[in-house]
This record gives sequence, C-alpha cells and structure tokens, in this order.
Amino acid sequence: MLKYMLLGQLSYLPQTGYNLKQEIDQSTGFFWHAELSQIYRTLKQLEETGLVSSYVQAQEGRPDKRIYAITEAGQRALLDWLRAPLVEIEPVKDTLLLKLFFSRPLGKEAILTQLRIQLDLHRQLRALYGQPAADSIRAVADQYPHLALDAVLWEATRRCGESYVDMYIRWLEETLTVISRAFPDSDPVLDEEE
Amino acid sequence: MLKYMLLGQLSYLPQTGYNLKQEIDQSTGFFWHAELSQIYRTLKQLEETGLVSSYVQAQEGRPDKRIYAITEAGQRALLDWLRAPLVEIEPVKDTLLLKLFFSRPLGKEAILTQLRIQLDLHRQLRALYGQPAADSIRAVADQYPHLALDAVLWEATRRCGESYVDMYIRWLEETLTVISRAFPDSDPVLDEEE
DNA sequence: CGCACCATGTAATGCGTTACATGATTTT
DNA sequence: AAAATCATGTAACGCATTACATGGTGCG
Repeated sequence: MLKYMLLGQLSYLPQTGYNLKQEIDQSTGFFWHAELSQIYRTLKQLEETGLVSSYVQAQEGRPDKRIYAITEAGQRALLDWLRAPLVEIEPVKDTLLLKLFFSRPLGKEAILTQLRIQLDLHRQLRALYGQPAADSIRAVADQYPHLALDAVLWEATRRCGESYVDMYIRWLEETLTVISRAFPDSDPVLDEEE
Repeated sequence: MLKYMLLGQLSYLPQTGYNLKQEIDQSTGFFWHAELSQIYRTLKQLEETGLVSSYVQAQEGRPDKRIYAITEAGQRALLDWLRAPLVEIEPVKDTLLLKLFFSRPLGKEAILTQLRIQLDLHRQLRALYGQPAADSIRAVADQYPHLALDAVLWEATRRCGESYVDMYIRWLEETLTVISRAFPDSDPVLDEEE
C-alpha cells in the first residue's frame, strides 16, 4: 500500500524520501503513515521495478539528496490501482479496545485512568484535524487552481479524520460515565501478586 | 498483540485454536482479527514461553483437538499488559481514504461508484454491530452473573464499533453529495491508454 | 456429488518497526 | 553546549497474509 501512497505523492511532484516523509506526516498521515526507513526501502523497490526513477542532486553545506520522480509505468500502475474498486471493508485494529475488553480485573480506577489518558490524547489530536488542516488545504487549492478538484478529495479525507476523532471523544466521555456508574469502587480482583 | 488477545480469551475458558478463531470473529473481531494459521503459530509460541499449556483430546468421528489453557505465568503476563496504560494513539490505516485522496484522475463517476460500494458494505456491517450483538452480550451476562462487569466493558467496545460504522456511513453519504456537486460530469484525465 | 464444517498445521513471502550508523548545519 | 533538522541508508526482527497440504463427517 505504501507503494501507492508514494506513487500518489510523486504524481504531484518529484521529491526525496526525506521530503515524502514530511508530506505524508502532514497530509495523508491521518490515514496512512510510514517510517523513513521503510520509505527508503520502498522507493528502492519502486525504482527496481521501474515505477520511479531517481537522480542525485549535490548540495552545499548539506548532504546530497536523491530525488525521485514517477515514471510512465508508475503512472499506469497508480491508475490501475485507483481504478480497481475496493470491495471489502478494512478490518480495524484498535489496541485500546482490545485492552478495554479484557480489563475487568484491573478494577474501576485503573480503567478510568486509561480512558482519561486517551481522552486527553484525542482532544490534542482533534486540534490538528480541525481548522488548521482545512486552511492549509484551502491555501494550496487557492494557489494552484488546477488542484481545485484534488482539494475537494483531500478535504473529504480530512473531514473523515475529524469525524472519527469527534466520535472517539464522545465515545470515551460516554464510556467514562458508564463505567464509573457500573463498577464498584473497590478493585475486584487486583493484586494477586506480591 | 494477538498474543494478549489469545491470553485474554483463554482467561475465560480453555479452548482450541479453531474455536478461538470463531470466538474472535464474533466478539473482538470488531477491533482485532487474525487468520487461523497465525493463531496456531502464536499459540505455539505462547506454549514455548510457558504462558499457555495444552493437551490433545481424542474425538470420535472428528479430528483430535488440542485444547489450550492459560497458565499462571500467562495470567501474570496478561495482567502486566493490561496494567501498562496506552499512552499513544493508534495510528489508523485506511485504504479507502488513501485511494480517495489520489482519485481525482479517475473522474466523477468512478469515484462515486467506489463510494457507493463502500456505503453498501458499511450498511451491511452496521446490521452486525447493532441489536444482535448487544443482545448476545446481554445473554451471556444474564446467564453468568459473575461476568456482569466484563459485559459492561464488552458492551462499551461494541458501542464503539457501532458509532464508528454510523460515523463512516454518514461521512460516505455526505461525501457522495459533496463530490457529485463539485465534480464536472465529464471525466477529466481518464483513459490515456488504449 | 459437491460443498461446508471440523481441525491442524507448514512454507514462502510481504509488510512494517526498531535499532544502528553517519555527519554537517542551524537553532535554542 | 546541546538538540533539532537535513539526509541517507542497513540489519535484524516481528507480525501477518496467502497458499498449500491433509482428511473425515454431514448436509443438500
């Protein structure tokens, strides 16, 4: 998948691996992320299979950089992937839910603490998904009119991220209440050791 | 992670790998899933590290089965994991959003079709997350009163899944509208090949 | 007759993370 | 003086998927 993310980003502009990482963190990072080391490896593979090409640009006072560009084969591969519709639902993996599911032995307080930590984190995240992100999409669209339609799609994905965090925050708040009502104050099974 | 999922399930009841797969698909499958082959391998590892133990039970007219049970060391490992609070947010990976982000070259109709397919799928999924799932949690809680508190947590995770699908459906509907308004009817860049 | 279910697993491969390694420049 | 940024990568490892292999029972 990362493969197509990189092809997609390169279809806008040739870039270095380092640079792609930053792009990704700021835009598509909401729904797809990757470590630098993996990005470099994937770029290498893409080059081996002829979907991207690269050249080294010397710089002064800074390390040389290798700039990748999408090839025609790469553009075809990207389009082919885009054209094949997704006919299943992504299975989700959520560690918090996994923990919560089995957390009864922890007892009330530990569970509530865990949920409060997550509530905090999600409220912080919420800030990133909101106005600033919307503004920066708008800014790009205003500056490059030929990207206006792309921007509609970017904005749609941003709103999905925003709705997701909003939903998660509401769920956390609600669950905090439910659990503090349902659980007794004493820890039920805790501390069998030492 | 699967490791803890299995320990968690086994902390309720000793079971076979085959059986665990079914349990997982029906309960925790909403937020964590695994293939059978991986379950078998993980169980083996868990046994090698002494967190579970197993014995083979012969059956008539059916293949023998290997029943796994959690050990004391396994219970400790599970509790240790539960006790360590999650202090980060799970990064999400969503292929649909990834595709959508780069889909402008597909043109209006192909994009709308893709979204409609997903809308269908999510509406089907929605049915699973609703009443039937809630009822079956309630049924277990009623039958085994000592699991009443566990059931509160199970229900919380179920509601999260439900809210998630609801949110996704609303977002898809909204996005369908936005795109059909913003995009022109003709396909902009499509079909450069053949 | 064929398919689904029960039940177990191996092998090959792919995807992704973490840790390691390097080294100059700019900011605090 | 220390930390962050720019810039690239390798190596080891772990987690997960897919395909393959086996074989009996029960149902339509």
